[in-house]
Amino acid sequence: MINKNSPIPLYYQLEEHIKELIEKGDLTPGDALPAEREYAEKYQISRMTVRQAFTHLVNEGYLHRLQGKGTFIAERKIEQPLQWVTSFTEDMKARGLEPGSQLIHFEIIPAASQIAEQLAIQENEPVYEIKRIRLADGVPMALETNYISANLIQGLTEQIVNQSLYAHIEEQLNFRIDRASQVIESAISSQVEAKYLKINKGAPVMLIQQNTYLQNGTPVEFVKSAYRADRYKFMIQMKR
Amino acid sequence: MINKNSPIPLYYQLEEHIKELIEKGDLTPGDALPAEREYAEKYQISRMTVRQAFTHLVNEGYLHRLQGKGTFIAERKIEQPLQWVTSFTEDMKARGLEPGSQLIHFEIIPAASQIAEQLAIQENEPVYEIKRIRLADGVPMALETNYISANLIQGLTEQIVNQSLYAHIEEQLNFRIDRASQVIESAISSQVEAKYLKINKGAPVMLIQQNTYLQNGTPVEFVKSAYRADRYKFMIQMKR
DNA sequence: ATCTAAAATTGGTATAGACAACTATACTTA
DNA sequence: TAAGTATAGTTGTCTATACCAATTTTAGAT
Repeated sequence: MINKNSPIPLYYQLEEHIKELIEKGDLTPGDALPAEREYAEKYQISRMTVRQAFTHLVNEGYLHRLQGKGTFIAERKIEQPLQWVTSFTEDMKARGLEPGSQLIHFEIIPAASQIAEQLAIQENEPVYEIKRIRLADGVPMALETNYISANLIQGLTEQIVNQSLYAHIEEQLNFRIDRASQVIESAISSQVEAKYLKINKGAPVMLIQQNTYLQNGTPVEFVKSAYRADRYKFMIQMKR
Repeated sequence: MINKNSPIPLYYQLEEHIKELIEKGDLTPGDALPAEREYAEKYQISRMTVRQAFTHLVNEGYLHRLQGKGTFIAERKIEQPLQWVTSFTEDMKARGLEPGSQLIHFEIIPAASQIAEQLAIQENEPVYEIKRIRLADGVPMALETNYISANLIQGLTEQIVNQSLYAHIEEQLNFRIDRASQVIESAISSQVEAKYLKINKGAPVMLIQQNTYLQNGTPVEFVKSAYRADRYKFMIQMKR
């Protein structure tokens, strides 16, 4: 399992070995790993070397340690989902709700100044404007408007939007979405929002603006959403 | 700079020291740090201990290493990791506003069921209830109520709270705050909130609940805040 | 002045051992 | 029975040392 004559560092060999055990299912979340000293003894390597491997796996989220108790396989479920929740669909699924969508309109318009700025394009360049009611278990949850540069993402259709916009951008166009930023604020619903969300005008809503970027920093999408405050809470986990 | 008699781990002291140098601007992106062996010599600690500090800062994105060349301050790209914005004070400073605080009350009360649940203690166990108006450039920004187990964090005083609660917990009590989760929702201000925030009853507010945990998973603090929607936006960056 | 080889410097890997902090369990004692 | 105590096992911190690998600097030869 561990080859001392290999040029591959021992700590790395051990890392790969443990990852394999996890992926094969020999170790499942919650299981305790053998103690550091046990590994050191078993493979005749130093405990510090074992620790180096463990530490790296902890940083990558595979393991977590409890002083005095042991080292355990991490629950991937709780830590992961909140990291990348830029898609309404995934967000709802993670909450155990059935996501739905109702297209209000889909057209190409000249970019207004605010939109152009967010997408880093010139004013009046063509952009897709896609407005949808987002449903959770069939009930209106949010009113969402996407803006996407028509020059950057070409050939978008209603059908693609109804399936998976992100998958199309990443797989068909071979772009890689890398990061997103969100600005969240609280407000009172407008007439339009109230109508689509089936709430009273003046009821509280949560406004979320999202910018999505490719790996090279190019803005790929700008989204404005209004969520029903009575049905939606935004959740985020931070770790240092 | 490095205190060998302190209960705070040496590597952690060094980490904080280096972070400070970066934040003060003594070290700027691209600068080379003194070599590991130099730090070890200077502070009379082992090189491995210096490496432990460096490694952690590399993982957090503060530094990057190049074998044979040195260790450098990382470029603060847009892709800086999820920021650790659990403190009102730091949040406001990052926004270029002057944070202030006005203590409304500070007392030890028996934990109500909701509070007990969040702090993972028994109902009616003693908890500190600390209610403050948070100011930004002198104007009310939020009404914040902290709940902290009095059995876990002992000897809290008004003075400590007015200075830095987190610093006290970490440095004096040698606890390590490790992660936090926040739940954000939109609502209409209550009578009490309106009064303290100097807004009209019924004006929109953003409610933020925060749980803070130690490294071993123990809940250390539960905070309920009501932010003025007309003055506060919540911002978050995500990267994958 | 230029090239080359050696030395110095830097981070990377690895060892062996010590003690501290924490947890769980078995045992003792009041 | 309940509470305290001893003990063994775990991860956490830290030291001192050694050698390897990549890079830069220096000294020397041409």
